[in-house]
Amino acid sequence: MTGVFKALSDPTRRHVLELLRRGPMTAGELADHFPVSKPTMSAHFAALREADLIFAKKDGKQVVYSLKLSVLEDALMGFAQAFGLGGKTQDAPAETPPEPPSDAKEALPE
Amino acid sequence: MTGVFKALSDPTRRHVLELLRRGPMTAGELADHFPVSKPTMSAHFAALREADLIFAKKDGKQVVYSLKLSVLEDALMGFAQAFGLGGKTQDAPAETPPEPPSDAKEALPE
DNA sequence: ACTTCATTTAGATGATTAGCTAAACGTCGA
DNA sequence: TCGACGTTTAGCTAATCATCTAAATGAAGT
Repeated sequence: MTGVFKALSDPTRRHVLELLRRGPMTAGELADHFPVSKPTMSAHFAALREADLIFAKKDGKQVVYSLKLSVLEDALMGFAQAFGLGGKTQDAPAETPPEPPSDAKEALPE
Repeated sequence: MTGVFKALSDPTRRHVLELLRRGPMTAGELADHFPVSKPTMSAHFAALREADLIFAKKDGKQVVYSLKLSVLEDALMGFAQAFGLGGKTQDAPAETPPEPPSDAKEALPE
């Protein structure tokens, strides 16, 4: 979860995801959209790969990246729903906020 | 937008938001839930304030923090909807992805 | 085999981040 | 005004991050 949000915290990476929404693209095509060096883009791709938000497939000389929409959805929607956001599966209009999990000096998930 | 995702990229800060979901809490109460120093917590509060995700109200000796749910919703849902996620306002099942805004060396929002 | 094109790795730098302790600040109540 | 309490600021450290240039890798094409 932290990995996803960290990946999303960079504008360049968010933009890459948006480009990928239209379909798979090669690393070079993607890089052409940004005023940074290829190695820098490669690092951004790596961050997105590590967050499992994209996946890479080698095709001859090129590397084709594709969006993993389901992972994005799980992270975003999962978190949103914990707050009763997101339209669908909201568990309560939150006037009486959902069962407070007993906590004190609790462990951090992740 | 970047600010929100950056704020969300830290587990401690996400946890603070979740605690705040149940209602306003003082900085001290919140801090009691985490094994870090008060100054460190204060920095986390500042990050959340800067992202406009919480708001602070002084009440005598204490500072009471409240969640700004609407800001969280706008950021999360706004981004999700750009991908056709989120149940409600999806604009297309995305077989033919939405109008690609003509771009090349485009400016990064934020 | 050599060249060329696409991408990644190596290695460096400056900025930012999360964490700490210790000190300062601000607001109450006595 | 003083002391106590809760919070923030100062100043530090170690780690991570975004970026660069230069070089290495890998796969075609000739």
